[in-house]
Amino acid sequence: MPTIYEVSKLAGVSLATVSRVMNGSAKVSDKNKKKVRDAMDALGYRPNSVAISLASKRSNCIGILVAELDGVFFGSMMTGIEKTLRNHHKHVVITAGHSNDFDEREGIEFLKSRNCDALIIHAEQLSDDYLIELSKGKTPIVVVNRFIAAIKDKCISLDNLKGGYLATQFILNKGHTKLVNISGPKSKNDANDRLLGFKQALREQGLVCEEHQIYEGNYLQESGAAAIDHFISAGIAFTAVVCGNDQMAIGAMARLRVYQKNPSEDVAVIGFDDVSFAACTFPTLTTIKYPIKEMGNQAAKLILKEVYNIVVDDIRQRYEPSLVERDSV
Amino acid sequence: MPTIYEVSKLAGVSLATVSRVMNGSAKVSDKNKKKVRDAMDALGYRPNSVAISLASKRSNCIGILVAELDGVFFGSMMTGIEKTLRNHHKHVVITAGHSNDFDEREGIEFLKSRNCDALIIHAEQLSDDYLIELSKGKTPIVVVNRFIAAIKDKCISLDNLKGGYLATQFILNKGHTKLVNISGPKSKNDANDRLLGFKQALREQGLVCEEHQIYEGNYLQESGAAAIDHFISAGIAFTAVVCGNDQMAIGAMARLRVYQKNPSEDVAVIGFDDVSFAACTFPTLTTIKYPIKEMGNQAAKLILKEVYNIVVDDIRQRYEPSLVERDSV
DNA sequence: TTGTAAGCGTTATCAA
DNA sequence: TTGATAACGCTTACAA
Repeated sequence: MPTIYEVSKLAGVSLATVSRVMNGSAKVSDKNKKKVRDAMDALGYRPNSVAISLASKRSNCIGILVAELDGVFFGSMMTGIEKTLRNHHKHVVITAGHSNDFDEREGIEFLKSRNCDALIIHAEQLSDDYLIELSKGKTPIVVVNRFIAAIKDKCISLDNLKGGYLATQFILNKGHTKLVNISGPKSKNDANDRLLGFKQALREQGLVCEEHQIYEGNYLQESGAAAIDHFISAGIAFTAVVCGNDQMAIGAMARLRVYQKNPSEDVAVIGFDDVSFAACTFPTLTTIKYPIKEMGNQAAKLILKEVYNIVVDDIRQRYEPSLVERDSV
Repeated sequence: MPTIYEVSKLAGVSLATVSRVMNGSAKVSDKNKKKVRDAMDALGYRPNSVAISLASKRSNCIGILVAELDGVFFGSMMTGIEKTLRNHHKHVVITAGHSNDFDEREGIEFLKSRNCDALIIHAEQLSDDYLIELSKGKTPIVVVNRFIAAIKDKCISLDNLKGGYLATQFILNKGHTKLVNISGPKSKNDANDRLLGFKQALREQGLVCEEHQIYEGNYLQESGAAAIDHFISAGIAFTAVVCGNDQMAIGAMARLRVYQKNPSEDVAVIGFDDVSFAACTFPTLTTIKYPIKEMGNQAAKLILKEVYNIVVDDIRQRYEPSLVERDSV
């Protein structure tokens, strides 16, 4: 790998001049510019971005922390972010937090030590306080899927509680009274908020929410199925199931059939997120839209603006969930 | 951010000694070791991995190139890789190639310039020749989902042709004779191989494969649906549809219902990949198992062994597809 | 076992 | 507009 030094030698100019033509940071005579360019071509020169990063303290990299690398939800988010950033020649380095405190912290340390210019964080376990503290550090952050008042201008969030409320209200309006809830893990904020919305809707309808109506799943398909097993074996009667996310809803629908109950006809099912295949299930899934891709896009724009001073159009930081009506209710 | 220099000062030892305790590269007296550790704690020292990377020419980072960041298939692959690597304290930097030559090349350049110790590549457009050339460079590579004879010990692949063959044969054995095929994009090797398998199975059965039996999709759900629209509006009769992947199969099943055709009962549908939600569709999807997560795992092991000289158990480089029988056929 | 000092490939600050 | 030269934060001979 040729270095800037060899380029300068071949071009017959100084290191500084080569550096200048690389990043147009100052005027260089056309003559020299051409000499340098030619030398670069001749040598097949590629800048070493590690060295650039060390010297300039800028990496043009944005670190992303997600819970999992698979999962349609995070996939959408990463895509939204990467697309926007790439348009401005910024790159993305992704790390998985596996929904546990240790990996999330370690992931963030890694990203920081990698000299990332900024971080986009979708943390599951990190406390608000930790995030607030982190935001005071020298690496700018953007928090997705959580609203923290103290750093609200660094948050891109959705009102999960309202989403849970909307879903439940829709079910109630259809005349259902025996609802069960397959919730996400209690350790996750969004799951709790969605559940809170569920309870609130019931309360407003004069219904009480008993603990046995709630099953704590893990956001994966299997736990949607397990929840159905649980409710049925426990002899809990229900005509509608409100799910913490689409994946669990899909698992639940599949398992309902095993018990000869048809989703939609016998039991209404509603999901959350509106992931891409929600429109392709049978029956197609009624759900709450979580515009995560768009939110990823906004997170990226926020960074473009704050960190790189790039002019972007208005940034939206707070999103409202909305109902997507299909056939499963 | 404190540097190694400040640590050495506070601990009253040299830079070299601090460096030695950081990476246990040589003997350091217990006394000094403790002094250094204490100093690090007191300062909250964090090594700067960019500097480490520049000085040591090792980054402990493995670059991954995938087509898309979303998509269950790539998600599984990334997860398989990351899990294995992380166990050995290696990190992953991911970039998307968007299935086009330019982005794929640029992604690889980026990863190389980022000082990645090795690359795991799931390329769609890059030619075999390019990959062979790349493999001669100083950054080791592993190619997933493609078998290139010239660099076969760097490939982790699946016999896609055989998979297409198996799927088709299974359908034929059920007595179907009017098949259509929803293929992946012609520009992708795996799609072509699967289609070749389809044709071969037909041929062996004495059936001819006409061009109009084949629809070229893009591996997304929508194109599975579009394919059904196409076949039906073109008046092509069929009782079975062989799909290039699960997503298109799911899109196709959903669309079939629009035409009052029930998947499985009226029309058999078979997918490819066995992604996680294939077991949760209705009817559940019969498909070909593509053990991509496991293959990602093997790719990671290959790198652990070749690049870091870590002892791993046997590495499997060639995989055979297998049929997963469910309800859609 | 420890320390000195020369890199690693850039950027950035001064002078010229 | 150009060129020396000192950072950037760490590793690694080589010496002691």
